[in-house]
Amino acid sequence: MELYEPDVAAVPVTTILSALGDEARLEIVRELHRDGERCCGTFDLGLAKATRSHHLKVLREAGVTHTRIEGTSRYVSLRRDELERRYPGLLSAVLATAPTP
Amino acid sequence: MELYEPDVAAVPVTTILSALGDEARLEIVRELHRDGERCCGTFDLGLAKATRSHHLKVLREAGVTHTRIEGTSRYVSLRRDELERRYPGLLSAVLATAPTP
DNA sequence: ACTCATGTTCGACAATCGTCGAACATGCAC
DNA sequence: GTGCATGTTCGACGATTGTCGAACATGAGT
Repeated sequence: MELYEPDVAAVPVTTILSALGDEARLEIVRELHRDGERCCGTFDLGLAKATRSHHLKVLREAGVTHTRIEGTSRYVSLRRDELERRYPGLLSAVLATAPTP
Repeated sequence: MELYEPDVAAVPVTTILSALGDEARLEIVRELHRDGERCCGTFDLGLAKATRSHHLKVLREAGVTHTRIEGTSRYVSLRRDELERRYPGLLSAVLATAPTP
């Protein structure tokens, strides 16, 4: 079985920005940036399974993440290169860590 | 009279991304990027005045734009330097022009 | 086969968002 | 003053979104 993952260049930039503009989803992206590939279940966001699944779907359909299926688990990772090629600097800007009081 | 404009560093990045993640608002940002300062009424987005006013407020309160009052008109501009200092490369990445279907 | 673990999908719900017309505020010009 | 132009604010409305529990699907292990 295959999961739908759009071509990054075909996704409106507003869709990507909206996907990143949610606290839960951005936290997922931060952890993916820090850890690389992660199994779905390892995201502890204080949300129900259904909600987490929804957020991962939004990120995937925005072209932000790639999902690899292995058994009953799904491994998620950032589509760094493709994002960087289409929107150079976007990811690093969004992930810019700084004194956020 | 003064308009509330937050410190960019105090605005959650998700707020900025959500503000940019709307087609009408991003179009405003694009035109500001191209033209520099613009008078509110010069944005022809095919929307009602009230809606345009709402979008400009969202952008302003997200720290994206600055508004200067002159008579009954308001002149809007991008807060480029402050955004660049807090999120280097964000604006140019978002405005990356390319085949956006 | 049965069970367990991992996720997704299906309603449903409340909250937020984008949109509008109408009313209001403010400053300029006559 | 009276008008006029520029914008904002105030409900209101429908659409979208984030959230959840329950049901479902799938694969691994016993």
